[in-house]
Amino acid sequence: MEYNFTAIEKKWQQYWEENLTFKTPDDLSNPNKCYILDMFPYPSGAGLHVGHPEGYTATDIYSRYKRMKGFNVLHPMGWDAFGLPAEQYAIHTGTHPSVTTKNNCDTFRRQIKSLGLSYDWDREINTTDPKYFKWTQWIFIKLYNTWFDETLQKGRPVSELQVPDEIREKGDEETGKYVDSRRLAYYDNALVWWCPQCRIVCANEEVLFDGSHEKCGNKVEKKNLKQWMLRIPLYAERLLRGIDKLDWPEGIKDMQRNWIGRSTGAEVDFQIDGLNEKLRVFTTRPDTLFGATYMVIAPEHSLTVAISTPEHRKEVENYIKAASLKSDLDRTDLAKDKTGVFTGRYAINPVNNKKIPIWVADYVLTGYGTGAIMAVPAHDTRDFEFAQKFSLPIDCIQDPDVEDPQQKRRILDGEECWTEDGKYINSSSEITGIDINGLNKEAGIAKMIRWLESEGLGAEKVNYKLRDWLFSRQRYWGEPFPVIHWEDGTVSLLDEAELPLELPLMEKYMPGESGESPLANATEWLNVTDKNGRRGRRETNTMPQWAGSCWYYLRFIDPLNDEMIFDSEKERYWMPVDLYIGGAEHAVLHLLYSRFWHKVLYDLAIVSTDEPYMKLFNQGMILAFAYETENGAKVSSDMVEEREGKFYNKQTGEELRQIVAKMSKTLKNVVNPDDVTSKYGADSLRLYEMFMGPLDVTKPWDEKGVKGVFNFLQRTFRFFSNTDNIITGDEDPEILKGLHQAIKKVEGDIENLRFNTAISAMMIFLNLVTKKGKVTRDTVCSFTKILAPFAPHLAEELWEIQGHSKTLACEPWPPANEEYLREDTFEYPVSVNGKLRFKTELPLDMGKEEIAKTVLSDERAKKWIEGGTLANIIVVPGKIVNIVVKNR
RNA sequence: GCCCGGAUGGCGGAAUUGGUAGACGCGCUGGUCUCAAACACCAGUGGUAGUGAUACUGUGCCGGUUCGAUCCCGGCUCCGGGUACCA
Repeated sequence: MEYNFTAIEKKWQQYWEENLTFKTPDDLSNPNKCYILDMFPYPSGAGLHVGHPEGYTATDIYSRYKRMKGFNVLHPMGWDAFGLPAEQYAIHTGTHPSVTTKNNCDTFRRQIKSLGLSYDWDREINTTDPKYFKWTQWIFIKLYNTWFDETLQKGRPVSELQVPDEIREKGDEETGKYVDSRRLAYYDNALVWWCPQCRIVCANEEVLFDGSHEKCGNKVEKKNLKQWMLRIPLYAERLLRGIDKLDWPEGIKDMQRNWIGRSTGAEVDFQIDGLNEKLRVFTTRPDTLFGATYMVIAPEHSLTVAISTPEHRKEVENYIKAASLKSDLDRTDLAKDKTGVFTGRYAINPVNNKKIPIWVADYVLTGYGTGAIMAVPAHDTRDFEFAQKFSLPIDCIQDPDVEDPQQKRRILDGEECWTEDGKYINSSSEITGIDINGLNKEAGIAKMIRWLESEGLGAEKVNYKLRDWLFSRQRYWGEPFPVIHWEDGTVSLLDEAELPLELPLMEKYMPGESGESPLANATEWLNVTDKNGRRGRRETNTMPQWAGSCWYYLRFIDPLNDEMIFDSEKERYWMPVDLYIGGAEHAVLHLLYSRFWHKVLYDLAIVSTDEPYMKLFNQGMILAFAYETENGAKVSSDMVEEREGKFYNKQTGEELRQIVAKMSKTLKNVVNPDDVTSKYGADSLRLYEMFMGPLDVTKPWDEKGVKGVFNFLQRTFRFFSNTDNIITGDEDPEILKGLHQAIKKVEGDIENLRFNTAISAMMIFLNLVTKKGKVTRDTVCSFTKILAPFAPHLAEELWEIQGHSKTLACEPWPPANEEYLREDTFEYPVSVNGKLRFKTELPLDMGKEEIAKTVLSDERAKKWIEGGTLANIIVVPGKIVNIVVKNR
């Protein structure tokens, strides 16, 4: 019988759909549940590319396997469908983004369904659906109405916030301000990146290092706008500590830790000479206070202008202006010289009362610490560079632990920077009484902090890199904020009953020049009046794309619930997500934001787990071959021809080099899954995606490889669908052994997401049975079952050919029987001085000494010992024998 | 610069982390089938030398630990990814 994959795949996809094979029952009685989730896609106009099915196939194999293992599996799919492309398309064509979005979703759904993925389509969600974003808005209201109790390290309703009496006495306005200052969501002026081309504000994360906008590539500028912000840093400690217990790749955990960026140190106050002001700094090295020879204040610091002396003020102001035009890269590029100007002002170093100059320099950032530093050039490379450039004193206060006397001399003379440990020198003062001379770094830090605290000059302090999350966009195609700004200056949020607040229909989607979103033009929608005639205006910002993806895994649990965000009982049953697979590009932002929301919901007792995703796995990127000339010029793939394993430019005949690159339109090396499916079938596509290599590495797509797995499936079908090959009676022991080896290998590999080697194990088994020629029906059925998660259409067909009338999707996974795997003998590799010389088969229960005796009496061993002395023989039972011969 | 990965045949990759390097697949070579080609099937395939058994060599480079190193340690080179002076 020929392998007609088109007919087979169509038939079974239809069967699964009609029989609701993969509908997840709301049966919460099965104690074994498994929630297997893909990062849901943004449905772009380009359709699916071969990178998508990589993760989807992996989770599908895992899901099908877990079902066969008796688990109640939740495996849903949906669309993260808000986003800029649909909006920009709307600007150009007037087509409403919902139309574009619907079309794109339809394409994605069709393409995904054609791969035979076992999603429960009844749970499909779409972030742009008002029934969905009603609850995104609902969560925003929760965030707004929550404050963070530092003592309990827990988010609590603002109704439980104790307003201090002295503030309450000042009246409602001050009380309101106090409460607002504690809410997790707040509305404030923020200096944000503005893209004049897109007319939108970009998050810091969206601005590329060269100061251009990630989406359009144009230069961005800074602009002050009213923005919604979320106080994620309050959860920094919880987010950091939570990482430890997660089963995530260590690299991703590191990235999250680095992003949160916890550092411990001290805040120290420096009195400003001649002014009744103090300059507070954060330092991780309070022990080096004696080496502080100057201070640096950030250009944006509120005191910068104020402390500058009249003769320096002009210069400082010019410097501030210049710094504000720089992108972060310009300020931080290591290749560039450090810049800065003197403020004319001095501060008093609290450890010795010495006067040190205060400079303003843009290598100090406002967003981190206090926006000012004490500079210790002898022991900090950045300060060292700056001090050298501006000839500021460099006082070494640590005797370096170095051997080289010349280097030691240079360091002590302040000609070289020393950032490692060493014993303190020149670190005492009779005036203030502090002395840390002779201590090392750890003891020095501890003693200095104790002293600062006792003198009231500073305190131990933990600092985080993590910043407030800018949570609004000047866009149309996003979730509207359920917020009204009233003419009296107050802000109110909609009642839950008024949700969802839908987007108004519009004719033009152009944003306003001033930085307002297109919603500012939707006058009817925009203006509201309350029952007392007070007029107000709706919030025109919309939420960022992160909003919908922050909590979608929760909605899959109960996607059609109109009464509640989800049913709590179902949430307790399904959460947390057991396996989450997606691209590493979301390693930090999506996963961190999502964890943040989840923790808030946990604190409010809306969810039952403290973390959303237990096990995370990142699939690697799929690249494609591309071609370049000898000097590196890229050549579009349709211009290339292959002759005898070499590549040539069709037109010029020039020989080209094959390289591996990201798929891109310009290189014309994008692979469309539809083309692969029509040529080889969905099962082949699935199998190849998994066979290419380990799931987590980047790897190049090679159509020849698809052919390889196609051949395997074709041979599988031909052999097992041929009834002449099926016999009755006892199975050949060798086949039985091969089968159970395969079962064991495939099972272990699926559990560890090592699909490439699982497939190779099945190939080995097929090679064995085709050589043998005949198998029993039991063997066919067992093999069909282990193949099923990988090539489900083919497996269903073979299952039916064996006379079954129902799907194998819920058949039990065949157990690997160790009895068939047991070996009595082992072919010992015998090496001499570590080099393999020959092999000899010996019983596995033979003792070490007997093995040694037998091996040494072997003629081949004698040959290698001859002419030398036998020094030792190492026997590792079941592994290897090594003969050590000397003087040979 | 810093952090995290990685480097294994002509190619994608195996080796259940100290114990037979190169599983499986692609490609290539030879053969069977065919008028012929494609498909399919069978055999071979790291390199060098040899008809051959076999020997030497071989996991980016240099060194070390070990009976034994792709795996551990020290020092480099190159390639990916992340990050941007975080005090």
